[in-house]
Amino acid sequence: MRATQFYTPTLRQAPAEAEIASHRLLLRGGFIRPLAAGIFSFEPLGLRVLRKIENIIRSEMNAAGALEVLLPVLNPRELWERSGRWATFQPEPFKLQDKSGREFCLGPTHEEAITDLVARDVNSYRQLPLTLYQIQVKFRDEMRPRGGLIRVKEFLMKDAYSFDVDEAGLDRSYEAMYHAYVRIFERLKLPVMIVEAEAGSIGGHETREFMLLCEAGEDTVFSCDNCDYASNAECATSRPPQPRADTPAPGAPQLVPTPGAATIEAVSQFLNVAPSQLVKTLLYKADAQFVAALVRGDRELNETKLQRALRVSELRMATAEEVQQLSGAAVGFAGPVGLPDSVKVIADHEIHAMGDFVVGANQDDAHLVGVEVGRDFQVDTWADLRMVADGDPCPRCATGRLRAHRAIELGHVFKLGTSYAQSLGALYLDEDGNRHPMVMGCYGIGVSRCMAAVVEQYHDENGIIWPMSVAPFQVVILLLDPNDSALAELADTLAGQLQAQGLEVLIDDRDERPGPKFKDADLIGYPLHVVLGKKAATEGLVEVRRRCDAAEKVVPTDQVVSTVLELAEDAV
RNA sequence: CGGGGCGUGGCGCAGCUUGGUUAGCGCGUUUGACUGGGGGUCAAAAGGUCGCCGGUUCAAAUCCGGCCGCCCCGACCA
Repeated sequence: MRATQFYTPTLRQAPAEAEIASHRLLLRGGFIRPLAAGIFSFEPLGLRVLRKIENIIRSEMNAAGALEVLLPVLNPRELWERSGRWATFQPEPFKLQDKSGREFCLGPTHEEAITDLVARDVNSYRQLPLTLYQIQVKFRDEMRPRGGLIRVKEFLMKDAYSFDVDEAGLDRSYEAMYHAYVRIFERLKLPVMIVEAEAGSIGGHETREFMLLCEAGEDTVFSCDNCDYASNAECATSRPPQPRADTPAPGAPQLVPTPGAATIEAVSQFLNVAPSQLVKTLLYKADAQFVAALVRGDRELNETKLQRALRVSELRMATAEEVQQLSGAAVGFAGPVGLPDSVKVIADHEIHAMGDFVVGANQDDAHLVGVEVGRDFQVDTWADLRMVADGDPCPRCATGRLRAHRAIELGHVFKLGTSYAQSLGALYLDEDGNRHPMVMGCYGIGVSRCMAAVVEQYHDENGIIWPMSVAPFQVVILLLDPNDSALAELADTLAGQLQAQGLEVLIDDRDERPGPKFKDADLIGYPLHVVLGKKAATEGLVEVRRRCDAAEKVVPTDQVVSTVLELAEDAV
C-alpha cells in the first residue's frame, strides 16, 4: 500500500479536548474522529487496528468452540418486557418507535436476543452445550462518556453466551471462555490482571474481570502484594481484625454537646479525636425494614456488601424525615445506642476491635463518648460492610497487604445461571423427557476499548507503539526522496518481498520532506521502519529500525527482509 | 443529573477585564519555485455568520440573560 493512495490524516497538535494518552494519540494519528460526545468514527488506519483486534478475538473464540452469529441492534420492547429489563436496565437503553408506534431499544447487550434465538431452535440436551458469540456495536446512554474510546455511547463489543444442561456443563463452558480470554489478552499484549468482581443484579455468580492496570482507568482494583488475591474494589474484602479479648469496664457513655458537628470530620475536630475512634451510623431502608449500618468513622460503607449481608432486594438510604423519626435527631447525629428495637443493627467486623468510641447520641447537636459494644448496645449481625482501603491485610494470606490500582475493565466472564432461560423460555428436554431451563454464561470484551487500552499501554512522547499483532501495518517504508525513481522502485521491490513474508507494508511516498515522514511514522506507531534515503541511493545501505526500543541496523538492500524479520522477533 | 472549565478560519491559541477602524498570530491548506535524513525556505493566495438566540448601546467577539455543544471531576459498565 502506498501512502499517496491511502489516507493518514495526522494532526500536528492534539485537539484540546483530548487529555488521556490514547484519546490524544488516536486523534493525532488519524485513527478516530469524534462525531459527538462519546461517538467516534474510525478512519482507515483505526479500522485496520480494530479489525486486527476483532480477528484475534474471533480466532480464539472459534478455537474455543464458540460459533459466530450476528444479532440485531434493534430489539423489540416485548422481548425486554419478558426478561423484566425494559424498565430496569441501567443506564436506560436508547429507545425508539417505528412509524406504527411499536417500541424498540438499541441493544445495550444481547442476553434477551440470544436467549430468544436459542429458545426457538434448541429443544434437546443433544443440541447442548452451545456457545454463540458476536462482534457487534452496542449502544449505551452513558451518563458521561469519557477518555476517547474508554467510555462511549456506541462501541464495539464481543459478547458470547453459553448454554448448558447443568452447572457442571456451565463450568466447562466458562473455563473454555476464561482460557480463551487469557490467550486473547496475551495476543493483544495486554498484561491483564484477572480480578474477582461483583456479579450484578441478575442472580449470577462466579465472575471475573480482566483489568488493565492503568491510571486512565475508571475502576479501582485491589491486589495482594504477597499472594494472588485480586478483586474489584466493589467486592474486595480484607482480613477482619481480632475482636477485643477483654470485656469493657462497667460504666456508661457520656453525653457531650457537639453543636453543628454533623459530619465525621466535624465531630473529630470538635472533640479532638481521630476519625478512627468514631463509629459511623448509617440508616437504611432495606425492603420493608429499617437498619442501622455501622462502620468505623474513617471507613466507607459498601452498599453492595450491605445488601448482600442483609439478603434484601431493595436498599436505599433513609430519607432525612425517616432519620428524624427513627433517631429523634437530624441527619448526622444518629447512633446505635437507644435506637428503636425495630431498627436492626448490622456492624462491620472492625467495630468488634474497637472500644471507648464516639457515636451519635440520637439527639440534635450531641454525641456519646466512651461507648462500648455489648455494654451500651447490641449488634444483631456482624458482617464485612466496608470498602477496602490501600494497605489493608489480605483476606487470603497471612502476611500480604492489599494495594489499590486504577484499572480499565476490558473483559468480563460471568456465570449467569437460569434466570434468562427461564424468563425467555430457553428450555430443553433431558434423556428422561423432563423439561429444564438451560444454564447460561456470558462473556464480554470491549473491542474498541481494547484499542484504547493498547495505546495506553504502548506509547511514548512521540506517539503510539503498536504491538505487531494489532499494528495497522507492521512495516512502513520511508521513501525520503519521492523524486528518486530508483529508490521508489527499490521500495516497491522491498515491499513485495516483505509482503511475501506475511507482513503488511505501507510505503510513505508522499511528497513531504523527511521530517514529517519520520514524525508521522513515530506518531502512527508502525512497529518497524525501513528508511530509504541518501545512503540507499549512493551506498546501497538501508536503515531498519524498531519503534519499541529504537534498535537500528544499517544493512545492504539484499539483507533488508532478513533484518526486518530479525528485528520483528523481539518487537512488542 | 450535580460541580468545574471551555467555545474566535481545518488544528493550536491571542484579543474580552476597560465595547469603538479592515478580528490577529503560529501551524496546516492551495499555487509556483527551490529543497530532500527528524515537522525546511521564498513568493503569492484561499479560508471567519467570533457556538446559537435575545437584550443593553450610536456601536458588541467584548457587557447582560437564556439556550446549545465539547472536555474534566462524581453516581453506571465492556
